[in-house]
Amino acid sequence: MSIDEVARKAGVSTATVSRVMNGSPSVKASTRARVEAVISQEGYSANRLARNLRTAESRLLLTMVPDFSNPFYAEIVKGIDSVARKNGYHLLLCDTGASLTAERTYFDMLRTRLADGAICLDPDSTQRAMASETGKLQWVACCEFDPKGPVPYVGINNAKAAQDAVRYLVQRGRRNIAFINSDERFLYARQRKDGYMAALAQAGLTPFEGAIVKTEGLTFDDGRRVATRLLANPTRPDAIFAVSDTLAIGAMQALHEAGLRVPEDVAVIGFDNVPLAAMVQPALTTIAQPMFRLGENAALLLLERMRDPGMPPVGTLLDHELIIRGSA
Amino acid sequence: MSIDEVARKAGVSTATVSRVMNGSPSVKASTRARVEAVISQEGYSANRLARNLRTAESRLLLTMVPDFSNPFYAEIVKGIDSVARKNGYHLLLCDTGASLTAERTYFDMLRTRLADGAICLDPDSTQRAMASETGKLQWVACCEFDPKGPVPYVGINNAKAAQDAVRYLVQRGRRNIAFINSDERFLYARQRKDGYMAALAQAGLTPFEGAIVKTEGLTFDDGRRVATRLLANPTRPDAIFAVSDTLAIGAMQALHEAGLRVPEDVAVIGFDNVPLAAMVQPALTTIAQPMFRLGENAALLLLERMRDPGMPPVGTLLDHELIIRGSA
DNA sequence: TTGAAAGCGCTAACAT
DNA sequence: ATGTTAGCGCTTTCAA
Repeated sequence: MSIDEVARKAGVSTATVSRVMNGSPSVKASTRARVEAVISQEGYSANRLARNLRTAESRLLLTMVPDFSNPFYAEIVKGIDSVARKNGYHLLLCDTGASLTAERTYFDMLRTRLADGAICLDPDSTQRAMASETGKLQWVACCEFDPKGPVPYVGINNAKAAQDAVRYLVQRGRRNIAFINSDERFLYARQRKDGYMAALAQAGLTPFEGAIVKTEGLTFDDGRRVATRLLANPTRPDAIFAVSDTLAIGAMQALHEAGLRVPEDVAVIGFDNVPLAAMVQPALTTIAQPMFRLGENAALLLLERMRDPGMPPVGTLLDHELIIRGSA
Repeated sequence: MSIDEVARKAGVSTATVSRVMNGSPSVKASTRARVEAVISQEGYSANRLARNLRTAESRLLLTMVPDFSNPFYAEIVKGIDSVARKNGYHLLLCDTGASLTAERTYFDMLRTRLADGAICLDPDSTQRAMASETGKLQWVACCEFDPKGPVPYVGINNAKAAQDAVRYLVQRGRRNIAFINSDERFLYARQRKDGYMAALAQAGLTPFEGAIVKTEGLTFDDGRRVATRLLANPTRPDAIFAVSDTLAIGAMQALHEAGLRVPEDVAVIGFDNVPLAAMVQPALTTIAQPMFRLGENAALLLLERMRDPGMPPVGTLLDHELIIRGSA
């Protein structure tokens, strides 16, 4: 059933039906009623494929995340979805696995006009590659970004957050503070490392031999594996700061297996404050990121850009918070 | 830049450009080369809004989940996404919050042809309401379904799975087995309750007074709260079976707070086998659902239906598995 | 307040 | 092997 058929049945032109559908004020009440009657009786709803072509917009927002089974990203996506919906948009969700080729493919949705705009949560390193190719397509970065690039962003101050975490550890008397980092393709990994170093330096400390370890992924097993390795070190850490909660909890598991107590023997701090952090024993001390608001702000920022593409690109940093629980 | 412009620059007709873009074999190699040169040089990519209208398909799959920050659903969505992508489709992801009105709104995307098909993970009760309104639109159900309805589905045998869990508890000598259920709008909740009852009956047992409790949600706090209430009972349970891992872990927390040991005093079994289950202390014994494969199968089923709408609706049940860890 | 008609950018049937 | 052309179903000028 098409608009023409509705028009015919209501005895009006397609233009009038269109006006009714789009709430144009210039339709006589009686005409509107007649058209609406036909619409509801026939169960008509406009073909969006046609409308999209005509209006040159899809009202779809592309959202690219490295891994949407990571609860951290899931919560951000919820924030994005929330403002998208309120503004009549829907999400085209893409799991890129942080791969540049995947990202390039997905970006084509912007280029081909299937999406009106995009939000990218992929590593800043892959973003940089995209930024040069995107022309005047509208997109914003979330969590990962290039501070000096032309793409608007919202994130947090990772360096300061990490510094807060490590400073807290120092204040509690810890001296041998290990650092579990992940993939340094991510800006957050590099920045948090900076924060870790800065906090130590500020306390007149240097990382002990082998204090800094890296994982490929962000899983529990990654954390456990790397912490086990850490414990084989001549110097035993009296604290561990990990760049993600899951990693930290994996480390706690390794500690447990080694017969070490948390926090008595080794204090542990994570990052993100995903729900998981409150569920373990002892509950995890961590840096909370405002995940939902990060998503909301990114979506708001994108919508603004789409409305006014001329706007100079802005970068916003949201506040983090140290959540003190049992592990440190 | 449009197809006409490319055609003009390459000195061919739009039809030929279209043929090149779509890999038609009937284009002379030299012509193709010329067209491709212009395409890559101009960075042209076809407007999908126009193509969608013309071909009457969007190659978008609507995916409706009650809550995509629930890792259980997230993993299923990954399965869906995996087969969708392999077949040239992308996901329109909608978080319905299990609400019927939200679902209705999202379903409009099918009706208006923005999506070519849909996969629904919402409660069977809301699905039933939809089934009557959908006409010949293509959609399939995943996890939640109406066994006798006209909608194809893939899921697991929840009753049998629950029965397996409870039978195991009985075999280990537990007699006062409590059951933490969630929202009974969900088929899985009702079916797992049936399985729980069946296992008890089979062992000649009846639930003790107050053995069956319900939660509204599926969170850690819900589980903790309800387990605390459970422990205030005259009869203390010696085992708890919860319909979700998060609920079970919340219950373990309540047990811990009450000074009870898991599994010595109270054994605990969860459901789903989300990553979380392996991260807690003691690790959670649980029923594993093949989440990723559930998603894959649902997507495959949908694609099949879209190809051949005449096919009689089929229902597939995938295998579950009892994963024995430390908690029971 | 309404209608006629152009046209969004593509694909595909048909003609050559 | 290639071109011509109709038309997908809408929205939106323009005219009445």
